Amino acid sequence: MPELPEVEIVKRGMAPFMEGQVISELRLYRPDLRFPIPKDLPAALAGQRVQSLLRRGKYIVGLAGNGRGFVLHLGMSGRIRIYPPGRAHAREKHDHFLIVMQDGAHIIYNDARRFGFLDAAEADSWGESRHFKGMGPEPLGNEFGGPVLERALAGRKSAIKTALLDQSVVAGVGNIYACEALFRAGISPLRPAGDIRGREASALAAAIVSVLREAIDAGGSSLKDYRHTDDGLGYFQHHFAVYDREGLACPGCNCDSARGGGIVRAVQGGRSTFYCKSRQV
DNA sequence: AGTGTCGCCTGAATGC
DNA sequence: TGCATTCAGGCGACAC
Repeated sequence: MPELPEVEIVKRGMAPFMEGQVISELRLYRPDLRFPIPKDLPAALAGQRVQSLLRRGKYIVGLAGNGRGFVLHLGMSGRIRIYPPGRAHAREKHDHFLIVMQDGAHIIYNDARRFGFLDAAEADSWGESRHFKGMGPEPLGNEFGGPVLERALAGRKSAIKTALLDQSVVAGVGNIYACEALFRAGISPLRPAGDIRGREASALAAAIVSVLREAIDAGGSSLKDYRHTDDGLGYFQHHFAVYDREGLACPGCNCDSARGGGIVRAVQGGRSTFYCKSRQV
């Protein structure tokens, strides 16, 4: 389930093969993923040099020299495989499109659940497109911090955990890192979002930044090896303090799971939340 | 505008 | 063993 760190790692893995390189062909194996893929996208990208590859929230954006570009979202199960020039490979189950670079590199999108999507972008206005209009601040950007987060949460009555999943509050945070950041900040996921102010907003903003940065660092260390495997980019081993650790001991305090403490699971908005009742208040 | 619910989709895990 | 059910979840459509 790629969130900001996983998407960042995927983008970093793709960049050396795409940035400054020319796309020979975008080959679609099916006309749609979650949404239809624009019919003119292959023609718009063919023969174009990729000027830049960037990430915004959980999206990857590629911009070409002719002013056109693409937007890629990995959904829940989207993966990218990259084959350097000259390396043979076979099409695999759930491969949905292939980008052939002029130098012979192949970049393949695989997505069992097809919750991901590929869309067209305009280089000079992609930020105003429907995917990005209304998207909240980049948590790893310079402007992000306690005051920005507090403003985004002001007046919201929904639980802070649910609010963090709202991409208009902060971009790129998903279920895993929302849980981890709240744990790190010592804030209960059940608290009303609008109540998180001042010192707590600053602590939460700092926790979001640190948990995302550490995850990127952990993934970055695995990047150097990906060319030697057939594993998709972006799914790396990372240690979580609370996520998917129901019933296990809390790593932040000595609450005893044998006496009803430890990590508990709740459901908010239909999604699992993991937290420590002792440490997160 | 904020909030809550549903559906998309398949594989893994679980239940009988 | 095998078949059926449940669960996972980002996002957009939709209702209120």
